[in-house]
Amino acid sequence: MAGVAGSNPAAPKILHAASLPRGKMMNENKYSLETLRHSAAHIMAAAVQRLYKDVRFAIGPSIENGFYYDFDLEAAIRPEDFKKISAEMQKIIKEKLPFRRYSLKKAEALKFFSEKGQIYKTELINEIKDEELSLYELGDFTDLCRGPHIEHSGELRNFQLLDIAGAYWRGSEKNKMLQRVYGTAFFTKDDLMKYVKFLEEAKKRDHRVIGKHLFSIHPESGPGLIYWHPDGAQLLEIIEGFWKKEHLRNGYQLVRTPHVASEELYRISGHLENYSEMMYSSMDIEGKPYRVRPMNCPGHIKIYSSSLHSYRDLPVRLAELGTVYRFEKSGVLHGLLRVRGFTIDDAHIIVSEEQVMKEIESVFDFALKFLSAFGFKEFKIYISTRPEKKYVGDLKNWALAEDALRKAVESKNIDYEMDEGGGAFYGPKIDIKIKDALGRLWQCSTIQFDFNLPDRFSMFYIDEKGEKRTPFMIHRAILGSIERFVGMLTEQYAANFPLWLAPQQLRIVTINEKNIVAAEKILERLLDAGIRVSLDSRNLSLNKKIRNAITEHVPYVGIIGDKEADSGNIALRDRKADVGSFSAEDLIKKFRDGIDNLQ
RNA sequence: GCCGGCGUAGCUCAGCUGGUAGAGCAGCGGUUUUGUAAACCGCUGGUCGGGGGUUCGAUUCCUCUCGCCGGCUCCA
Repeated sequence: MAGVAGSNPAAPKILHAASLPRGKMMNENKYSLETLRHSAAHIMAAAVQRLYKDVRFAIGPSIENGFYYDFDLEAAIRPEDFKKISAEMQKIIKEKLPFRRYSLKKAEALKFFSEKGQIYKTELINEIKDEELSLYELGDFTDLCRGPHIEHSGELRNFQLLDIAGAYWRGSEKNKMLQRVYGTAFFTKDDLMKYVKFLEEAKKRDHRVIGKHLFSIHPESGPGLIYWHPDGAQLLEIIEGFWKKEHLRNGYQLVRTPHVASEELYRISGHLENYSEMMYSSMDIEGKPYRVRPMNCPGHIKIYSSSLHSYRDLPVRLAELGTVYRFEKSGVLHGLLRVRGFTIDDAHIIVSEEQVMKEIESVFDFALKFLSAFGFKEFKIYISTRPEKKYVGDLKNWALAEDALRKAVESKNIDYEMDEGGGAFYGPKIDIKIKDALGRLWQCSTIQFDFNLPDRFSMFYIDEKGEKRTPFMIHRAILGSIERFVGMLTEQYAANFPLWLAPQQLRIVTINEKNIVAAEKILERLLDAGIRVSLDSRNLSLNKKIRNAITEHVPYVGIIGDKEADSGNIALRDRKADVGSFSAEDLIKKFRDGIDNLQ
């Protein structure tokens, strides 16, 4: 449907919406929501078959929040066509067509679909091992399908088509691009409306719309490159200041490393070999090739290796808000969430084998505490283990590292999922996803072992016996990319940041000209106290100035009229209403408490 | 990169089947001096993303290109 937005930001993905009926939930009948949605996909396919000529059907599963079906057809389906397709679906629903199951021999099924020219179905059948397989018939639409389904089409009541998109057959960009139509279905009208509302709410919070005052992107300077405006830069300043303070308090040392380096460095690190498709091409500096950095690790390693380290020095924790540049295909760029230049809140921890377990636990702990300071309380954890084939490092180390990751997570009593074989070639990792105010999951933190770089850079420390030993290295980022994190925060709070994060905390407004002098005095006082405050003494109505402050997402407005000019107090209101009158001291204290509570 | 859609003032948007553009907000100038979310009047502002083409004439049609949006693939 044209009016209802296409749901989710491209990346990170919204994995599910909270408080919506999902998964295994049964209705009063015998069906799961998946069954309902999967049946809805069949009904949609049947409608498409009626409306379009020469449709080839690919697959049509139920997904997290609905269903889709992939079609291969000449004519392009456009959002305007949803009305037509929905109407045809309604007809099918009215017809109460039964879903009939047929069991066929593989050869028969092959014959059936190849006669219809359904090449995708025959491809699928050829890969099925069983000799018997099932087809489901719905009117004149018959599909290869394991089932189960609802009894008849009349049981689908509440559905909506949402989006149309291109999708590669079997998800590979080498294959043909098909047309995917997304929709959703629920048991009750109420649930459907709730979901549509959720999509609308998510759209309203889109950081690209609501965060226009924070940043911009300029085509003539290049897509995926962020310009931070005063409010945005102020927000970064606050986040980064908090980040630095907390890192220093937790045993990290801050470092800074160059944004470009000779190719030699990336040859040693293996980036040229393994990561070059993400790197910008080389630039010539006095005949030598240089590269803009895609990662910060080599720089941190150079710092580690420029002095000798005793086992007593470990762990060494080097941290940097390191801006990196990576080539991302134009089609994947998305506001602040997916960009070409971004800042990783990066750290590399060099530890001995004996320290690994404890260190992982404390990093994990630190990450959770850090994120919860920003108002995120719910997390989902993924542990990714060694890939089957492509990996470096010995099995003993992998086992040790994987064990450390698992124990760290288990010690926190948080649910986690294993992603077997999902680790990087250089080591296993923990990813932390956070759940936002709308129940969406976002990937930020990652804690990764690296069995590759210590070796490549011949890193070592001197052990108790005076012998050189290769340390373990852990990469970790808590916020991930600061750009992405700000994007998420903006959506989490709908740009109404809590006091400690608000780029502007207070707007003082005057009622008439006579109050300006008093207001300026108070302004100076509050500025001295470190409050992020500004004064609006323009010749506008009080209401207008309040409205401006609120629409600019300033959390508090301090009003100075004749009464306040006399008493020296400030009449304070938040985004909703009057919250009382305060002396400058009280107000400063209140604001400081607001800040300190969170830190 | 791929499929589809979109691109009109700083912002949000109108502009029917081709006859060189309009509104609200913002900005500027006045009037007004205001008590908790938009005072009033006036004015300025656009080579209709860019190039090429069709046409007597294109914001409107065709084409190329750039960018954006929704997905796919990929990822912090």
